[in-house]
Amino acid sequence: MLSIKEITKQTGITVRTLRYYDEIKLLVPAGKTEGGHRLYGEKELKKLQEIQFLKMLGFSLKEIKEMLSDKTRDWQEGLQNQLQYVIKEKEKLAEIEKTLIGLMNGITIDGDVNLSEVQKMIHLYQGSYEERNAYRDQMFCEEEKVLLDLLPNMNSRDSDSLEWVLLLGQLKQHLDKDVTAPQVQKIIQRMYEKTIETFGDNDVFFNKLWAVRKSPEKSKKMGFYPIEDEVLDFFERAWQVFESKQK
Amino acid sequence: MLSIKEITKQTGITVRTLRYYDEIKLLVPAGKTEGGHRLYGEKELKKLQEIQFLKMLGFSLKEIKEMLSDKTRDWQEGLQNQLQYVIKEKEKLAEIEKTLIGLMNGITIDGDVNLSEVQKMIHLYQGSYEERNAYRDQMFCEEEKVLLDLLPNMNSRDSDSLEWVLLLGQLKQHLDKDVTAPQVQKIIQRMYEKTIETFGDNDVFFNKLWAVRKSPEKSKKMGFYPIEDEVLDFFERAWQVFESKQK
DNA sequence: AGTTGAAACTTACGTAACGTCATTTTGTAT
DNA sequence: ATACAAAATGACGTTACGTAAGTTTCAACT
Repeated sequence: MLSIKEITKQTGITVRTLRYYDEIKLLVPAGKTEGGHRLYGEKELKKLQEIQFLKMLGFSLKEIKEMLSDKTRDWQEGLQNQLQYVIKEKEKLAEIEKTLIGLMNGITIDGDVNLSEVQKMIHLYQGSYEERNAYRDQMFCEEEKVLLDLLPNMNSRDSDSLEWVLLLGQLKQHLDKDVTAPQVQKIIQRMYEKTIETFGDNDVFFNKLWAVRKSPEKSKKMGFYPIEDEVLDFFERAWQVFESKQK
Repeated sequence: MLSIKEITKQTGITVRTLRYYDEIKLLVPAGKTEGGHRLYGEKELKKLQEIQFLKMLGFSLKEIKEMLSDKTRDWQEGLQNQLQYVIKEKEKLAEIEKTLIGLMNGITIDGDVNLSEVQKMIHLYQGSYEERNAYRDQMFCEEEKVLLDLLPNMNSRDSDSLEWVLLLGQLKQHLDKDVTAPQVQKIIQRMYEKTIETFGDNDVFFNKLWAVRKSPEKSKKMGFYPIEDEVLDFFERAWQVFESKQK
């Protein structure tokens, strides 16, 4: 029989954690001394290491408890779910990363964070929240439905759209400059990369999207945030410059 | 002045959350009715959206509070830190993802999870935890020191090493089969990919590493988990088959 | 056997960011 | 004045432990 100290030495797990596992009955000691000190056997040590392993994979203690108690359980399913979760989290983090980088670029270019502009965009972008759900699922022509299906993430407020908002906000900063200015083109380039990521090489959908956006009523109907004509025109001109330079 | 309901409609933030923000003084309403109902102004709405934005980037409420209160604060630093954090988390998740995929492959190949073997490896791999720290920082020849510096993640128990353990565990399952068996070669391929990731194209370090591992005393001295000669030999033979097929 | 210091024990609060009741007040329309 | 929605407060629940505070047990030494 191994004392609790022995276990901590061999696993690096703290005493508190072991007591906690005992408390939630995840890992109950094999026995106790008459004084109440916990005693663990080899079997418990093994189980503890299984717990450690599963924890590293990101499972919760509750899940681990179920997995280890129910021997007939379908592991495949649990692993599959966990994998899906991990992949999603990774993507979210990737978007956040890009947004952060974008923000930092914005700072270094402009010398200022300019949260107010950015969040004004977000405000517009989020729309009235209730109106949006009211419009959804009704009154769309087929073509628009296709667009909506292809772009589920463009009109929900997730971290992916965040960068679009940010980029447009940054673009808005440079309306007074020339569309060929390096700061402007840098932003456009990022936008270009992002469309590639989203739509792949072909830009059919992208063009359609912008066509819809340019029609104010449709834009509103589809739940997109309105973009001022100024910005739209500026963007188009800058985009054309960028495209011509690509060739 | 806007009622709390108005705010939830425009932002999608729940009443409870607004009350919580009031409680922790992150966002205090502009005023109250005589009856105690919260009233918000445009300024508060704006701040709330800033909070939302920062939250999407993964900042904690405490951090956001500081960022928004201290206008002179150096945002660059906070963003930089957050970026570092996000990148690390992403890497961790990537490792977990690979391990999960490895596990699932193991299942589909063997039809069994075989946690016992895996965790036996982990047990060995983790060693006695204290012994490890005792040996570290003393009694290494220069060459070994270089190796240790290049492989900080190989002898600490992080999720990266997890897959190595896993792969070796899987390999051990197939000791009875031929080294050219597709299951074996599949494992070897994953190992190959992983060495590329870790060491780049050149395999000098990798060979040295295995040289060290093949010497039992050195292996123990450097804190690596011991690998049975059986497994080592099997691995080497399988590796050679794989390499020859590459050309 | 008695003492003592280390180790283990229990109890309980703290963490982050709210969700979810339960209960009571306030606002507003009729 | 009354009814009903909406807002208020209070308190507990959630995760996986960390961190005291105060008490008891263990093992060794005299």
